[in-house]
Amino acid sequence: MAAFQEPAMDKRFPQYDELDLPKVAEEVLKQWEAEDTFGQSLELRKDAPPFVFYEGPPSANGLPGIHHVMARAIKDIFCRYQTQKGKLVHRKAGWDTHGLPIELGVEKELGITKEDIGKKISIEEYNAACKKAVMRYTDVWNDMTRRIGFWLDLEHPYVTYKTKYIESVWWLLKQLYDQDLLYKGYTIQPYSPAAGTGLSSHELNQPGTYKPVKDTSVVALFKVKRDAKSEFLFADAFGDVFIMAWTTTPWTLPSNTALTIMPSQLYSRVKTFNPYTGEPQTVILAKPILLMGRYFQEKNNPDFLREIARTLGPNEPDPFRVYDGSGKNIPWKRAGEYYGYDLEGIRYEQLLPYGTPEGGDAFKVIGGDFVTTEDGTGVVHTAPSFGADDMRVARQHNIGTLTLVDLQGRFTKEMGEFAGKYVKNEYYPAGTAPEKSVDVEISIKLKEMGRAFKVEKYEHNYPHCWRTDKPILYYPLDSWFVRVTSKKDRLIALNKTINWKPESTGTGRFGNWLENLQDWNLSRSRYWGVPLPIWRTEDGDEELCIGSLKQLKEEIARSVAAGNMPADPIAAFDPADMSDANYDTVDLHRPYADNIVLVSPSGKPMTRETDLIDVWFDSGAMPYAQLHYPFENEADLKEKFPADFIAEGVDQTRGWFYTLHAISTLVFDQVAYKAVVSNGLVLDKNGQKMSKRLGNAVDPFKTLDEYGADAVRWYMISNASPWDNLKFDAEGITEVQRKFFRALFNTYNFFALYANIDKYVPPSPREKGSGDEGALTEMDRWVLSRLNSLIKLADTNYTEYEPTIAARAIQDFVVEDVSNWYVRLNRRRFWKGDTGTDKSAAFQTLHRCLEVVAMLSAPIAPFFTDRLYRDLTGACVHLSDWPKADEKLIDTELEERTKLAQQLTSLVLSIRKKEGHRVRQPLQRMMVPVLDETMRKRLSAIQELVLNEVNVKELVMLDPSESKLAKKIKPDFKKLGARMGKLMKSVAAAVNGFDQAQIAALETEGSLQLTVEGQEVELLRDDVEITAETIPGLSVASDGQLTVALDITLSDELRQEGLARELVSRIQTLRKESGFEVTDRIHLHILDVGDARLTRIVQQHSAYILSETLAVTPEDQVIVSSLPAGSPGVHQVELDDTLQCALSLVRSAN
RNA sequence: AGUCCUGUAGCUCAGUUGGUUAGAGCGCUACACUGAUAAUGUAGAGGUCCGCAGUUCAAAUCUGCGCAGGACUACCA
Repeated sequence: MAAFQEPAMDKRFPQYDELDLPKVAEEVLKQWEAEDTFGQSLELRKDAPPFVFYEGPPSANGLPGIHHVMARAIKDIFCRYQTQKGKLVHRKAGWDTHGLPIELGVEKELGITKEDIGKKISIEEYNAACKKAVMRYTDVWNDMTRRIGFWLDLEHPYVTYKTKYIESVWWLLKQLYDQDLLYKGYTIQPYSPAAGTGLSSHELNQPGTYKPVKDTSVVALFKVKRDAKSEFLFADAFGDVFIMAWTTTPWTLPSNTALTIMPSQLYSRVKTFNPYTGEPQTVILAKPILLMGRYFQEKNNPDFLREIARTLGPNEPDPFRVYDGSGKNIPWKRAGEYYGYDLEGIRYEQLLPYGTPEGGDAFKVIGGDFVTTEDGTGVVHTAPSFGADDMRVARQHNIGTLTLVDLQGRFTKEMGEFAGKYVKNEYYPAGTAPEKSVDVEISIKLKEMGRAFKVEKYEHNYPHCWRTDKPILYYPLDSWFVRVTSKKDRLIALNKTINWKPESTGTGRFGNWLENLQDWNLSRSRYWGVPLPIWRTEDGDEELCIGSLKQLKEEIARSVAAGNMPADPIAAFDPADMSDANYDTVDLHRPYADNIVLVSPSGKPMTRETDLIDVWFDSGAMPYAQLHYPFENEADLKEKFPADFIAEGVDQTRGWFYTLHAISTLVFDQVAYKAVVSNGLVLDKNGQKMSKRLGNAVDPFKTLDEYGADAVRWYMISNASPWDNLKFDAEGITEVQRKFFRALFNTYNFFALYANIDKYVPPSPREKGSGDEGALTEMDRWVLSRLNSLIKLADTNYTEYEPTIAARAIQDFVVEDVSNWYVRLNRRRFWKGDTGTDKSAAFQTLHRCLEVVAMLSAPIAPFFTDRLYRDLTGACVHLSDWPKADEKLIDTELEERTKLAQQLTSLVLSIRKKEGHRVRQPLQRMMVPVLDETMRKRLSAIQELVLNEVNVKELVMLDPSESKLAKKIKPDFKKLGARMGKLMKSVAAAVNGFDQAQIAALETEGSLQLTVEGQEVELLRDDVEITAETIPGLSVASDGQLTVALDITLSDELRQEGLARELVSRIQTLRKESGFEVTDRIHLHILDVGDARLTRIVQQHSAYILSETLAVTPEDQVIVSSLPAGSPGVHQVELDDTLQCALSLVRSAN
């Protein structure tokens, strides 16, 4: 063992004047880049088992915000941790380059609208502009990524618009196609007739699109056809039988093809009159609606009227017979009730027979889960063409559709007198709208036909096109779908194997989403995206899905041969050549893909379906497409799929998390990721969402400049769990800097200061564990025990994706255990005495603590900890192996008794404060009642420590059984409650009322009989807690079961000793003020002012005073009759209120 | 509208399987300590544990119904 040596350099451990985290980050970053530390970390683990991470591609056409710092920090933490744990962690960057946000940005920039595409600007030019725009901010993103310390392979990102990437996407689509999981069908989409384009949900979610509007609503009457199925409704019939259904869009009534009811709901049959024609009729509606009185008021119920009549007089006429047909106070009468499922399958007459439905049955009552009794009649008028729910339920029941509105928003020619009219008045050019909207006209027509029950204005929110400001329609458009619903069970089953953080996102938000799964609408009528690789003949009878460029090239060759195309547009491409240069000769975007015409098996030309695919499919394809699978790297996929871990914002739950899961389940029947962390939002400090509009967005670069990435990351992680929303407050970062980083920094600086002075050399790794274990003190072993417990705790929590718990534990350890306890109580060992084994043990212990803390914190604060670790060991922390907890060093008993010492110390200091005795004044005695043997043992072990810390001479243990301590008794509710049950309250009251004699009796007897509420109960010693409360005549404090008494009488000796300490304290302060180094020796002289107290103090304690202040003055020369006049080393000091003196201190020559 | 998250001191957050004095840090006030410390110690002020109802001997904790903030999905007669 050679702990103290001449080092090669002057100062082995660098010391710093101040903590500048941004500067540290900058310097360390340069070092990483110079040394390619990231590359080294991969090289180091190149043969290690992989830990697979996927980077969710951000869209690089927007600037990064502070929330991206959060998301990227989380990703980085677990990748670094796993690297330290010995795994190989590849992290490939990626960019999401397609989609609407990019198109919108480009349109804004070029000052064009969607309609201009293909007219003012060619698709080719448009897409070129998108391609250029999309990587605009990559530099800014890369810069932020580097600055926050996120290790990511930015040199070789996957980019979704690259031909190789698209080829993999096509391959995946082909896999789906071959499994019959891709189909074309109608879907109801938000559509703006004014703009002539479908709208995405993104567009629909623009602010201000939903506006309150007043529409004409109608309760229409659908006439039931009388047949075997409906016969029961005609028993005792009163006129025709109708089903009532409500709509706020009367223009959809001609396109009605079904009525939807709730199968489990009760429906009532009601006899009444038509309000507009006065004809007798029988109607059907949901029973709760009837009872609500929305359409039928109780006062018009004949049963009720007759009842009143009876009380008034005998010969009142039957109101049902004498109804005047005025439409007011229409009598009605209940005539039976049925469940919804009794009504299912009943047929009715078409309400407005303008058109004939296609593709299935029609005019039938069906069951659906979306029907409520909130609005309307409990029966939903179902027009599959104009409602998503309608379409879905119609499909389930094989109901046909009727679309009597064209793409301009006008009624079609079948619509007779309505043909050519716009269904919404807003669609007419300004000033040309008719007085009566078609909604009103249809209502009037229904009234005249006797098919209306009620017509009124209804105010509700309705979406508007954000560009034209006119109401949108829901309209059926041709779309391609992925049949995810056919694999629903598999999706759900596989999801259950995923480790979601937090769990509720997986079971709740994501689980529910899967339970209510709809087929995935892949189609987008856009320009900048992956084209759908499906070619069709004009009649749609023959189609071909292309799954590779090779296949495409072959088909092109056939087509050229058949004379459909003059030449092969990708002639330069060689399918066997995987070079980028080769792939760069091909562009699969529009319009190039559209220009390719293939030939069908029967020889007909086939053109591409013009749709693009949903950009979410691009990102969900990244596990495969980033490798250009299966065309390259086929073997790699085994190692790089599925991911062990991914992380993104919770807003990706139904976005990227879903598309990854869906594609991997459908194509590979596997999960795409084993664990996923979904982080919450970053809000401003008031809990408001950050937005440019509100001006409360935080600039990530400014924040990093000001505080450094380490503090920002530590703050974000330690403040709240990643999945909780973070209220971002810069004050919090300052606090983290002050508390955690400064404590760590100061502790290191303290270590470096004395380690350099003593030329301490830490043991090499090989020597570790064979060094100075024998010389370790109680406190060394304590802090090492805490340290090893911390290693275990941090390890578990990083493994379980709980970084917040790890960060908080590390922070507590550094601030409380190391800085405020271990270093404070042990500092003398570092600067006092010889360089012996005790000192070496202290250095070794502190060194170990700092080194391990650096390793445990490295995932979260990568820059500062690397600097710290390098300063301590010369190596890079990110290339280090995660420390192993040494169970042998974990001593819970030791941790317990140290806790007792800390409590005792705190109590004594509290008494000192109360009594006005500063800690420098020694006191004679403290007394502690001992509750049991364990406590006695603990006290003996820690008494030195406590006495030192609180400056008391002796600790007396009091045996509670023989002492005259006053006791306090408290029931143990948990134990007693279980036994006593209802008597608990009375028993507690009785116990709290015990006097000292009763307590003593219980203690000696072990049990006590009580009579409570007339019942005999037995109280056991274990049912209560008995504590010593006061010690008569002494100053006392207590905390829980622990009580301390302090003897505060001061003898002359104690007083003198106190003054000696005061003197030392003054001299130390002067040393510091004079700018002396801690190692400087001094000459100390004290002027004899003739006060006997002073001379006695100096005589009695001179050895102590001299050694504490590093004075080299001989003991008998301290007191002098005169000080050198005018010397800069002369000072007046005050020891207490009555004692003053003058002294001089001068730096000694050696 | 549905699903999910959050609601505890002025602020940021802990709070075990329900157990009676609900905690910590920051901030504030006062005092002390300081030869590593813009540190620390002690004390004080500060609470309708979002509300209501229920289960229970006992609810911050469990259940139900609401309220507020947030997220996502949907927008439906």
